[in-house]
Amino acid sequence: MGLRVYNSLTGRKEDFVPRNGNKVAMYVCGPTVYDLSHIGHARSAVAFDVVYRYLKYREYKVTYTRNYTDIDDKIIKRAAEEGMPPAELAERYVKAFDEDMEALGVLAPDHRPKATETIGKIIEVTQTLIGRGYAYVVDGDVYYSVRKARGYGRLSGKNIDELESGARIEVDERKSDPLDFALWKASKPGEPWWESPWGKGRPGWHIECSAMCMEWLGETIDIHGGGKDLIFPHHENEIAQSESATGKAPYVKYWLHNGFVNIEKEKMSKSLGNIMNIRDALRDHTSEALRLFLLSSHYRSPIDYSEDSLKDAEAALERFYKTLQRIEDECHEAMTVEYCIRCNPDRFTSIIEAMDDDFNTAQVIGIVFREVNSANRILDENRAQGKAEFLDLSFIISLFKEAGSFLGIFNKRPADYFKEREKKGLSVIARDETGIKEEIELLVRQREEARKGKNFRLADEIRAKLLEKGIILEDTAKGTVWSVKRN
RNA sequence: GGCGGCGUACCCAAGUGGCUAAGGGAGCAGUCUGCAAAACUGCCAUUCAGCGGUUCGAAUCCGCUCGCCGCCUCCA
Repeated sequence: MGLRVYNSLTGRKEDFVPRNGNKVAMYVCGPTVYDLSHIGHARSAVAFDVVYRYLKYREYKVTYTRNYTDIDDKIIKRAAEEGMPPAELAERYVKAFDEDMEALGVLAPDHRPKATETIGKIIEVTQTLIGRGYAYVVDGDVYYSVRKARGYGRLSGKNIDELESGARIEVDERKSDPLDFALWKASKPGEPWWESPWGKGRPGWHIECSAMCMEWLGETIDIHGGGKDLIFPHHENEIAQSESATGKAPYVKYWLHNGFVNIEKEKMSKSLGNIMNIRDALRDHTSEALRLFLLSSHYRSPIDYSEDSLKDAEAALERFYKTLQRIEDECHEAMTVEYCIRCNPDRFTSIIEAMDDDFNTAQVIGIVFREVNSANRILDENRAQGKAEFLDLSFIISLFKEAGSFLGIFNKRPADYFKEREKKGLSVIARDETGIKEEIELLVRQREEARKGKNFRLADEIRAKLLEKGIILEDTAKGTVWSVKRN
C-alpha cells in the first residue's frame, strides 16, 4: 500500500502516482499580502507543509512552489489608505508572513515567487491565449472567454448555464459574457503599472498562478493546493487558462483543498469582525500548540478555533514534553542508542499507514500519545525495580523523531519547549511586570527552607499564594519545579 | 434555487463493512507524596442525530427525516 490522496477533481481518494517517476511538482496558493495573516492562512500553510514534509519523507523528489500575490485591488486600496506605495505595503506583509511561517515551523518552499516578479511570463501566457482565440482585448483590458474553455466547471461541479442565470456578478458591458474574467487590467491613474502589448496595466488575479506554475514547475504539475474557497472561481479559472494556453491536460493531476478555520462555528470574515491573526493567537500560546491544534483534525474538515481548543492542545503538548524530559533524565541511554525503527513493524507502520491515508495527522497524533503512555509506564516500572530498561524506550524515542519529522511538532528539546511555555505563560499573568520570575523563585526558595524545617504550614501557605498568581509547584526528586498554570 | 460537506462520550477528535469504537482535555476513585502536583491504574459511548432498508454482520453502504455548515462574489 502506498500513499492515497483525496483529489477534489474526482471527489475521491486515489493512489498517488506522480507523472514522472518519483518527481513531484507541487504548487500552493499563497497569501495576498495586504494585511497580517490569520489562522486560516496558518492552517493552509501547515497542512501543505506536512504534505511537503511527508512526500520528502517518503523519498519523493519534491519541488514545492508557493507564491505571494503582491499586486491586486486590495493591496492598492490599503496602500492608498496608509499613504504608502503598494510595493512597500506588500513587502511589509511578505516579511510578516514569513515571520509567522517561521514561528509555526513551516519549511520554506523551494520557490517563493511574487506576482510582480513574474510579469514577463504573465504577459507571454496572456498573449498566447489571445493568439489561440481564448482571450480578447477591450480598451487595454484582456478577458478570458469562459465559454471557449473545454470542461469549464469540472473541478467545482458547476454548470456554466446555471452559473450565468444565478450570477451575482456586476455586469461589465465591455465583457462579451458576464462570466469572462480579466487576465490583464489597464491601470487607472495613480495605480502601479507595467508596460504590455495592450498598454500600461497589471495582471488579473487568476493568471498569476498559471504563469508562476509554468515558470517554476512546468506546464503541468502533480499537486496543486489551496483553501476550499479557492476551488471556484480561482482554481477553475486557472485550469481554463493553463490548459487552453498549453493545450496540455490535465494541468494538475491532484487537487488538494484544506477546510476552513471557523470561529464559533462561523467562517472568519472581515465583515463579521472575527478574524484571528496568527500573532494574536501566539501571544498567549506556544506556536507548537497552535500547530498541534491544526493537525489534530483532518486537513479537509472544518475546525473551530477557540481558546479552549488551544488550551487543550497546550496541555497535550505539556504531557508529551514532560515525558520526553523524564526519558532524558531517567534513562539517558534511550536518547542516544540507535534503534532500528522498522524492527518493530506493527507499532511503527501504523503511523505510515495513517499518513498514507490522505495525510491522517490526527491518527498519527493519537498513536504518538499511546506511546507516551507506554514510555511513562516503562519509566515507572524502571523506577520501581531500580533498573534502566532502555531498548523499548529508544524505540519510542525513534518513533517520536520519525513522526515529528513530518508533523513538524514533537521535535524540540523539552527545555526549549518549557522555556517558550513559561514566557507565554508569564506574559499572561503579568503583562508588563518585570522581576516576576525573581519573585517566584524567592518564594520557592523560602518554601524549600520551610519544608526542610518541616514547617509544612508555611510551605503550604506559600504554595497557595503562588497558585493564586497562577503558578503551580511540583516537588520532584530533583527539587521543586515551578510552572505557569494554563489558562 | 444549484452544488458539496458534516452530525461519534461533558468538550475536542480518529475510525467509513467484521478483533475490546484511537487519542487529547475535563471529571471521579486508587497507588505514590508530609500534603499536593506530575506519572501510573481503574471508571467515564452495549453505542455512533432519528427512523427504515441492504447484509451472516453497519458508526461505516442505501433511502427518508431533523439539525448545522460551506461554495455559487474578494477570500486560506
